Parts: sequence; structure tokens; C-alpha cells
Amino acid sequence: MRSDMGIPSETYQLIYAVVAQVPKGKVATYGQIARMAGMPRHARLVGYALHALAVGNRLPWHRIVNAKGQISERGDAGEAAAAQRRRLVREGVIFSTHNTISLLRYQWHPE
DNA sequence: CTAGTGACTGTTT
DNA sequence: AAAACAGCCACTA
Repeated sequence: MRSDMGIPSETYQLIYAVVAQVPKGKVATYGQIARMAGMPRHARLVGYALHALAVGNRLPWHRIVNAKGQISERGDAGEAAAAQRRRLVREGVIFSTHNTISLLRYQWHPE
């Protein structure tokens, strides 16, 4: 455990704040979240931050997908990815074959 | 301090 | 079209 385990870095908080703004039925890419958080090209950090996220949080982490419009796997049995897909479908997102969604249709466009 | 790793992405082979 | 490369940086050991 980190010595400051209960106090995530500001970078993470910033990422979480942006993720929390993604509306239901829409999705955002890691790079997009990074850019909106004021750190373009830090897409990997977004993924790392989400991975570090504790289970049971209220964040819509399932609305974050990669630039290909697909769910990134974690090296698990793919169950986490399946759960994410299930959540998105429940919000009305349509998955075409090979677990791909249309970013042109579902990507979040903030004002 | 160094080295390895990773829910990524755009560019170049 | 598919694979490799490069960049970016927090976190762990």
C-alpha cells in the first residue's frame, strides 16, 4: 500500500473528474480523457488510473474504450471486459461483430 | 537514483 | 492491411 493510499494524486483526481462527466449512452477514448484533463498524449496514464481504481466506485469507467472503439483487455480471462460490454449495452450502446462499437455514433462530444 | 511495466495512440515500416 | 516503433509518464521494486 502507498503511504498516501487514501489520497490519490491530483493527476488521478483530474482524470476521474473528467471520466465522471461522460454522459450515459456515450463513450470516450483514453486519449480523449487525457486531452480533456489537460494532458494530451498521456492516454496510458488514464488507463493506469482506471486500473488503480477500486472496485465499487461510482465512476462510469465502463464508458472508456480505446481508440479503435473496442474494450481494452486487462490480461484477465476477459471477464472484466465482458462486464464492461454488458454495462454499455444496458445503456443502449450497440456492439457490432467482434465487440466493436461505432465511435462516430457514440463518442462523447463535450461542449 | 535506475529499470521494468502498462485499461494508449499516432506515425512509420 | 498488419505489425513495429516511438512517445509519454505514474507507479513498483
